[in-house]
Amino acid sequence: MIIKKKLNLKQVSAHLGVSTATVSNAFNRPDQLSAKLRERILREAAELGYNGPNLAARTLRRGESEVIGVMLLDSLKYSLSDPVANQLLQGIAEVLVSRNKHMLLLSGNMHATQQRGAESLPDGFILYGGINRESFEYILNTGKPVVVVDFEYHETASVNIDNEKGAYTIAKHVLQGEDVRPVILGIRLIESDRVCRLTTADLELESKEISRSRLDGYLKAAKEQGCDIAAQQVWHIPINDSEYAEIAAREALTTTPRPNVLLCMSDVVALAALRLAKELNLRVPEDVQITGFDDIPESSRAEPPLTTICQQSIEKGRLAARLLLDKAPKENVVLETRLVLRGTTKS
Amino acid sequence: MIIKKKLNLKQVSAHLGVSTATVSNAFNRPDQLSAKLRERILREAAELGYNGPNLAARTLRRGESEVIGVMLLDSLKYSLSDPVANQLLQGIAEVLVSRNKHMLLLSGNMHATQQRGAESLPDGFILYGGINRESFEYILNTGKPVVVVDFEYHETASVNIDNEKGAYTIAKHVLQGEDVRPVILGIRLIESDRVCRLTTADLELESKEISRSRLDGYLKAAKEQGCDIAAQQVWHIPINDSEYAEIAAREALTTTPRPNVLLCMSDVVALAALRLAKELNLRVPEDVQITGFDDIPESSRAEPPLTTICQQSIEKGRLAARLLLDKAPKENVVLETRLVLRGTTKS
DNA sequence: TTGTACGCGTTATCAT
DNA sequence: ATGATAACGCGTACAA
Repeated sequence: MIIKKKLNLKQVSAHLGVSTATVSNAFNRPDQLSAKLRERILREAAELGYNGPNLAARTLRRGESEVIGVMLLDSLKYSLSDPVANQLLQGIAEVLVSRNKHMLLLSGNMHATQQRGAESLPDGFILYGGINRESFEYILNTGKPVVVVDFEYHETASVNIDNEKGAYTIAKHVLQGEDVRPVILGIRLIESDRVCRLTTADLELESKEISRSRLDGYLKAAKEQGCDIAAQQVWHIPINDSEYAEIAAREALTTTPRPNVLLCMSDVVALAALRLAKELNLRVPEDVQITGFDDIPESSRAEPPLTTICQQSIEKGRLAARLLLDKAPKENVVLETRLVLRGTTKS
Repeated sequence: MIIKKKLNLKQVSAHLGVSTATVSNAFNRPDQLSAKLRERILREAAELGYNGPNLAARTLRRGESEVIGVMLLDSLKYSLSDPVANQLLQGIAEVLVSRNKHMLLLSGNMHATQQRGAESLPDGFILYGGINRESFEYILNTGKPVVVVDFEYHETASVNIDNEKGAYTIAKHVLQGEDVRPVILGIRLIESDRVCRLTTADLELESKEISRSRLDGYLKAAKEQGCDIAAQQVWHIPINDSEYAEIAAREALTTTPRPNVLLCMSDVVALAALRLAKELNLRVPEDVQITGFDDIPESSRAEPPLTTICQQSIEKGRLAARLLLDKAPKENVVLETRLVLRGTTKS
């Protein structure tokens, strides 16, 4: 006989002829009753169709939900599709699951009023990227543990990489040769939502955005190699997406004189540029060298495989989750990046 | 002045000199009080650092959490990395966000005892793939609305594609020519966790798994074209992953006589096979034709781009979410697939 | 080892 | 239009 209406702990205890406390203990505190009784309770509860304590009630009572909130920049849909965010999520998921935590996805571009208080449930948060100010303060205001990723904030733990150094390293390497004519394909450098080149004034803007750090790294290396890059040689791409990247790459590769080095701020952009270069019958790396940033899985499978900076995105996720669960008060971790030389550069 | 300890609705009402009911109404039922008072309450609450009703308490009281649980086959980490699952999630996320729902990720390979009752929170579930029996019944037992994807279950709504038809269509197309020597690179056809060929006995097994449906489609088309495929020409790959796929592709492409058609059960497998074929200096499609299944984004970017069956994974996700939210009682949707001819087949 | 009873923060009903 | 109050289902101190 199947009872349709969900039952609760109290009803179960009544059925079994024990108290609610005993049933609760059977689920939460094995040491508080005999193993035999515990087993009987669990078994009979299952037979009755009771799945264990209700999470909302338990959370309310204990003040802990075993749920971790992960808030992503932009829309959830976009973040899911972005290879870097995706790898980060993989790392987070791996650790959370191993610790029996659940993962609540929150989108960072919702207005606070729409959040409907979902931030009150999780025991802690991982915030990825430049969450909008409003949501960010919302979360901080909960007073719960927070770890931010790819973002500096002095009051919480964080996981970052040294973007400037990574960009500097790869640019320094590829700009070694004689007669290099580099351009930069950058992401989110200014507020515009269309592909365009920067102006000199744009270059002056101060910002802690990661794309700005990468830009600084490129420019510094270029200066050191004696081939300054003007604002006109820097493209702005509004989002890290193949289609936008292709537009920028096309503009860059069809200007005269044609650049022979493309410094791309992400692998997604670099791979789009690579495809376009081939479409234009340019040889890579002979006619044009291309560098990426991130080292996403697809990069090693391209033809030729992409020279890039490896940032260990999965590891970043793992680390962020561990920092959060181990409540490292406010540790600021900076992961190493690594130059990965493959086929899109001459050396 | 910042108050550290989180406050609750009652404290806020005390601060403001109104009742708890009024504050609650300010958040949930605008029509129950004057606009002026409501505005004052919301503003002052925010100033006090109150973020709105606690989700656990609200859920307990209302019996609704605004959270939707998404349970994925296998480990969460793996599912996130799989392009098809990933696209499905994108579609789900898009719809859920647009309806102000939150998304709780659950992994399908946890033992029920580890679930810690997380299934009691969501208002409904989307189940993807062949969830393990135990978790599946656990979820059904909650009595909450469920939509299953890529999986048939007569008591719930479902979203599926016709796998057999898709496989049949693409096989029929590619096996037209003279002198075709096909092999099948299949996924999860038997229980083994290593790459191997099937035996005749394996072919007999009945199963509702999607890979079995695809196999049936291939075999039917082959038979019709007069080129039967023996069990020895069918490879089993334990998981949909490049590395395993490469092993199978290598075995297949180094047998004599060399097959000239590779029917791959997923694009991930097909793309791995394509890379390997090129590594072996085989021309695609002249020496060997390759077909995929799924149509993941990377497939159109490969060289040559992959001929495959498009199943609209994102749309599947959207549909599943809508079915769930609109509480379509037990609608069983079958989405159309489409043959996408590109460069890895001769026509 | 087991049971009693209170409170976690909220919302809905009913009364004012 | 606003306020008082009783649940929602559970966990735990404390008593037995």
